[in-house]
Amino acid sequence: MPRLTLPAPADYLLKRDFCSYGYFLLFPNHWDPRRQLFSRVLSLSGGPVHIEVTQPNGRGTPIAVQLGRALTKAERNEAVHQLTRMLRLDDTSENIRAFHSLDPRWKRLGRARLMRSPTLFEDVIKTVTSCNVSWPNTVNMNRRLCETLGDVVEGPEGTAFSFPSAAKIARTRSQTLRARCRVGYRDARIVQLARLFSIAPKCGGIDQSWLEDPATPDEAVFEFLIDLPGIGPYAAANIMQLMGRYRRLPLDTESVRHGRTLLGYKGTSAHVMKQVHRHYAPFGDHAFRSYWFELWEFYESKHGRSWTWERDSTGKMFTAALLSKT
DNA sequence: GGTAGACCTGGACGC
DNA sequence: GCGTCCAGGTCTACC
Repeated sequence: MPRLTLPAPADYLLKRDFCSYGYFLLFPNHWDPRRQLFSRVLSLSGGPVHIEVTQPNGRGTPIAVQLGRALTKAERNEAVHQLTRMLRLDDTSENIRAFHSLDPRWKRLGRARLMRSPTLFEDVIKTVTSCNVSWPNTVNMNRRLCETLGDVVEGPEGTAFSFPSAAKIARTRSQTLRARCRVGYRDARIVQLARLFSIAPKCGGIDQSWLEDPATPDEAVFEFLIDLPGIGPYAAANIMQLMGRYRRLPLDTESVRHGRTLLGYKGTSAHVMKQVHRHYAPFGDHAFRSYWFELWEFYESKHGRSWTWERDSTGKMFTAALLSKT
């Protein structure tokens, strides 16, 4: 079986750093808690490939990737690029030290990295499918998007699907998305986003290199994102944290619950949100990481360490009704 | 600039 | 098992 090996930073721990953000539970990602193995289908220029990712020798040792088929040199580079993005292997130790010096609570556990998708497009669509719905519904939308529009691959444990490409969704009728993927009123917005991602910047498409360039100011990125269909202030801030821009907080009803129950703030939702913003402002460029790891610790206090969670049974763990029972 | 209401799905609840 | 209510962020119309 073809393999790929990725060097890991000295502090990298796959189970902790991969199971660090809710998207690790969304299709086509699959974390196997028993084998401590992450698998999914990656979309490469030569077609889809099923991968299995482990860190056999633990913290700081290389990441082993089992490939479902042989890759060309160009495809290997693409796979490395996508996995590096996804696992945040490129988050520098200076950056992580800066976070830990601002918020030392997470130094002992080594928490700093937040997993994300192999592409910005997948992160954007996952964010849209997480707005204005309960978590189990988000899980279903992503599963149906993959099963309906993704490329099919035979993996070691049966049929697996890729996340659909922007080009594929751009060619799909919005009614199909609504009827078969159950995305509701998000249908046309998802198709519009896919079109913007699948055409060249000079033809009116999204200039991803400008958007992901660290030199582009936060404010410019935010203004650009909230002009996109289906993207409001919450979604834009969430996409920004997925891009590694942690200063702006994506606050939602879950943040209000956190502000009330754990931080002790009182008053209207709008008032609590303002207090939460103020609470994390001292963490500056790392505000979201401080906020998120507090939330994550709360979830783990209820359900055990995230790397023990099963994708197919965690949906109901994150309903508002259950989370409000502190 | 601020606010009300529609959008759509699925879970919770009452019967 | 069925019907009703409600949660959730974005968008538009309106003031």
